[in-house]
Amino acid sequence: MVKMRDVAKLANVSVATVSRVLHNPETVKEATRNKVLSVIDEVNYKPNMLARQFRRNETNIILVVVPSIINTVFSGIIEGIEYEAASHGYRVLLGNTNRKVENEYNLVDLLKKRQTDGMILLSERMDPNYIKSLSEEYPLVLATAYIEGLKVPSVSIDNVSSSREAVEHLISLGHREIAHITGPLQFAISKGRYSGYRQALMQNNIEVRNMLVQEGDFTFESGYNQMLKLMAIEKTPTAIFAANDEMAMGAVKAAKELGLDVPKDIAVVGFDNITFSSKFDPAITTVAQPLFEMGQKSMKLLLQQIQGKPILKSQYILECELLVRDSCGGKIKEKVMNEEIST
Amino acid sequence: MVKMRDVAKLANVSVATVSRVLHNPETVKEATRNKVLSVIDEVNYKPNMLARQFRRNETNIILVVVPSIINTVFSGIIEGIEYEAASHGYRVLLGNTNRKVENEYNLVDLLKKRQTDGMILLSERMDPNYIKSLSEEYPLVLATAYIEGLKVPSVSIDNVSSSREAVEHLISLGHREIAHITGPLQFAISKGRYSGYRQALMQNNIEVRNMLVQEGDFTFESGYNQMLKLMAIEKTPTAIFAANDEMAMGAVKAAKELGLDVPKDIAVVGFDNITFSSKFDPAITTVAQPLFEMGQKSMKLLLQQIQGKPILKSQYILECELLVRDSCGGKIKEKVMNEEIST
DNA sequence: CTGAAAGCGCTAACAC
DNA sequence: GTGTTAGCGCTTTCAG
Repeated sequence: MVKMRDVAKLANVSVATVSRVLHNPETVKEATRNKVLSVIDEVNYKPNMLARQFRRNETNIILVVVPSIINTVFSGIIEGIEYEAASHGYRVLLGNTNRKVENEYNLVDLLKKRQTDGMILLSERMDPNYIKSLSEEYPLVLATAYIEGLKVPSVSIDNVSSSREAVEHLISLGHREIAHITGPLQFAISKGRYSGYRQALMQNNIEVRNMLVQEGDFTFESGYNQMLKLMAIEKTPTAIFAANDEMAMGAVKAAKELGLDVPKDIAVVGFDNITFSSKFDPAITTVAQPLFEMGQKSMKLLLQQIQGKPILKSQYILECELLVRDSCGGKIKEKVMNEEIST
Repeated sequence: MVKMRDVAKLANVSVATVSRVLHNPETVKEATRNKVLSVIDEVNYKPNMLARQFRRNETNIILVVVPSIINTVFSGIIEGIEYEAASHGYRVLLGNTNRKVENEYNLVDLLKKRQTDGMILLSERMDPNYIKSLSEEYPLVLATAYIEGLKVPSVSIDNVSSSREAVEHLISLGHREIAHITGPLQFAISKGRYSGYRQALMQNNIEVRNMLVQEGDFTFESGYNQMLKLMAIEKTPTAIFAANDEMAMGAVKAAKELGLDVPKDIAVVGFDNITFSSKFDPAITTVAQPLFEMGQKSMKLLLQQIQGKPILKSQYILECELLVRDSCGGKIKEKVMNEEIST
């Protein structure tokens, strides 16, 4: 392994000069610099980053804590983080928690042991106060989860208003009996989406019927099961708002098995815009989160902290977009109307 | 930041002893060890990993080079890698290439600069000879791509025989006019799957009609487009073998739009068993790769190299499984038969 | 069983 | 502009 000392010797300069050529080339006379550079090239010198990192006490690595990367919501955000990180010379270390909070606590050790310069949490399982105290000591950004009242730099969406918009769309299509399949209600995002649902109904003077709200767990299967349950009650809903796309798809499957047509007999709306929601049959109407941008923004916020720049605004809420597709009938209605006109 | 020196002082021992307690506790007298441990606990000492890594010239980080993590094939493998890595005290650094070969070459620098202890390639874009030479100098494993004749440790599946099995299943269902939508034919996996298709036909004395082979690019849209093309030719196929699930789903969409029923009018088989193939309507018959195991095995192979253990066998080919679901009609036929019997 | 001490390769303050 | 040099915190050899 050729090291800086060797380069220095061959170029007849000191190691300090070699180091300067690498970091502050303008402070070295051109002739010297060229000489050094040519030697570096000649012997194919690669600086030992471990030594540099040790000396400077920085790794240029950031940790991303994620429940599972197979979920395209998370991998979408990670792509944004990766992109922004790479363009600033940072690398992404993946911390998969498999949805276990103890793994999250373990990963924090990487920060404390200085193995990463900062951390982005795509999960909200740890104690908020602990997160808060961590944030005071280390660069940290919370993505996807906005913890009310917690002054930790975060990037999120507004689950409440986005859901409200989705449900209002269903109402505008004439639906009054709208059911909601929620996520696990211990999570803030599930609560937020549930609140949006309630707000939309109340704003439109529609009674919130308890029977029409069923708790799922974000899986396809739970969507399927809760849908069967919803269609078994006396006064069945004409529309379903599921707290994520997987459950929406599960609900569609159940509807089909019950001989119902989606959207003609029952409208379905999801949340997340995962990759396959547009490819599902029918294509799922859903709320699209700006995943890539969320990742980018999170990384930018983290960089500001790492570089010790003042953070003017620490909480960012990015806008979602309601994508009206076939599963809610919004589009089909338009088509029908157009056809009627043209007839 | 409390450091080893501080612990040593408080425990009235030397730094060497503290270090021993951490790495070879059995070489320290129990009383001394307990004293040191209690001080470590008391002052909440966390070793500076950067210093340790520098000193030992190892990072306990491995690099995974991946074209895009949004694809569940890759994220599935990564989960396996992550799992195995974590259980041996290693961490996974993510190198997203966005399908650009220059990013791959850049990432190799991390290895050369000793920022990672090894590398797993989930991509096959670099020059094989370069990969070979890298492999001679650094711990490296090739996953998903098996480069014929290249003696680089690798974990892969047998694309040829797996495809052959899938197509033979279609033949066993009575199909003779079977089309194939390939992946980009510059990739070894696409070629392999194409070969399997040809072999199955030839083995069964079925003519390989050129018109029935169309090149896609692994996207849903290409599956859709190639399907439309295939159904426009004179003697249309009765079954489609797509080189991956996304294209198979695109083909199903096209078939539906043409008013065809899948599988009654046309059978479709895919490859990969991505998360949504079982949730698609109809559920896609596909070849399941053991993704998690591939990741695990790759990591194990890499560890062997890092630890300098002799590698008895360097090329592993894991077995795939044909999952017969609704899209090929295999299951439905059985159902119908049972009903006929019971009637 | 324990301590002293020599570095690992690089950076940066200081001196010239 | 360039060289000298003192560490960064830890591991490990060698001596006792």
